[in-house]
Amino acid sequence: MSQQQRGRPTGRRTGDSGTRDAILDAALTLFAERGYDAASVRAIAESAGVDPALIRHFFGDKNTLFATVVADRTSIPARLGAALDGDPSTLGARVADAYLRLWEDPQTRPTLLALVRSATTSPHAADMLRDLLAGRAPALAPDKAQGTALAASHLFGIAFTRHIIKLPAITACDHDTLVAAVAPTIQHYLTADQQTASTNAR
Amino acid sequence: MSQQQRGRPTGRRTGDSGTRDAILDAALTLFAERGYDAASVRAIAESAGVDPALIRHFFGDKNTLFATVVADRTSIPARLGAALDGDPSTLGARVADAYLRLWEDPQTRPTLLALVRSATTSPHAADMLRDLLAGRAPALAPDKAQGTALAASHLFGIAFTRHIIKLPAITACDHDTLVAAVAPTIQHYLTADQQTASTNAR
DNA sequence: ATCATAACTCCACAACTGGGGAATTCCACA
DNA sequence: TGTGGAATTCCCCAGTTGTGGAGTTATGAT
Repeated sequence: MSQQQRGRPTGRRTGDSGTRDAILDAALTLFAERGYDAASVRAIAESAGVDPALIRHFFGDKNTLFATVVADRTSIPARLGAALDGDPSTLGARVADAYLRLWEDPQTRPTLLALVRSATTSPHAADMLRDLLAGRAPALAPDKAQGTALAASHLFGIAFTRHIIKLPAITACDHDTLVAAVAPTIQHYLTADQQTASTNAR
Repeated sequence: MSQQQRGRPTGRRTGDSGTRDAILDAALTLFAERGYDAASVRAIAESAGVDPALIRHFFGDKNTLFATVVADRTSIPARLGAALDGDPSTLGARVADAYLRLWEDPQTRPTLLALVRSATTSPHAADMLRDLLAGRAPALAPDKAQGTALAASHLFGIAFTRHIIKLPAITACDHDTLVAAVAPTIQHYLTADQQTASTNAR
């Protein structure tokens, strides 16, 4: 019925209007739920209680909106990096715990979901995910790049079957059980000396 | 310029017109490349050199087109199941090889890609993927459901980072290297006796 | 008091989406 | 020789998409 009030709303100072953040929040949620393509600019705007054109006003582009969302709401590399420091003999457990915990944390899970959902169709998002997965680790141990990648693949696969495919046997157990079940393997991949198949001497 | 010829083309008997298969081929490719939503009926039709309405004529629905594609092109469970039989001491290598080979085979890879790309956004596709991943295995060894699921997650993760994310360290090595690197872990997951964390005695 | 600028809304557009209707042409069988 | 059905086309529709333009109101600095 009644038209929305037009023009700049009263009582908001230049920088602090919460709308920009509201948009980022809504975008994060919708990207997570539907992936990049299916999350429409209009739906994000509506969910943020805002005119679609505002998104263009603030971010210009759907792409840069997505990039901003991922960049702004991501403490992820930091948390992963932190797990790498410490006693090498418990490295596997720490990394597995840190990584899988990111997927349990209601604050970081949407970002990861958004990234994964989008990475499957948008090469741009795939790049971001790759950087995130590769992260600091290879730089720290360039000779163990393959082991690191195997560990990352394993953890990623578990997150995927747990939170996207929802494999019953994986969703059944709780976080700690999962970490404990996987930690030895991760430890092995991260610390084994050889680069190829000669590591069978378990 | 000239309009396409209308009506039934000459020289084709009732059942054998190859167009239906052409549509299925094109659909498989596009679903694999773009996922369910992004692969438009029109694009599939064009890629098959066919009017979009023909798709409706043959399959009625985009959904049943997808279902038909996946159902028709799936020797996958059979091939996976076969790997389970044989010498238990080389089970891990056989399963890893069989599974990862499915992703290298140009005949089966598109199906898997289509399934995975679509599963991230469409719950329906996620169901199909789950059934495929769970497969026969848990029925064979109900007490090792978790280990089986961990193995599946690991292999799935590797396929994902290799063929979708394209992690350099994973795409760098060839199929056999990968299988060899992963087989011991798979073997362990598939044959370990315990269901939880007490398996650390490597 | 003036004025650029930031925050915001409405409208429009061109493209594309999945789906359906109707026409046309041919084949197979009675 | 009819006639029914299969294969194929074109046209249409209502909806949604990302984006751009133009207008409106308040803020903050001058």
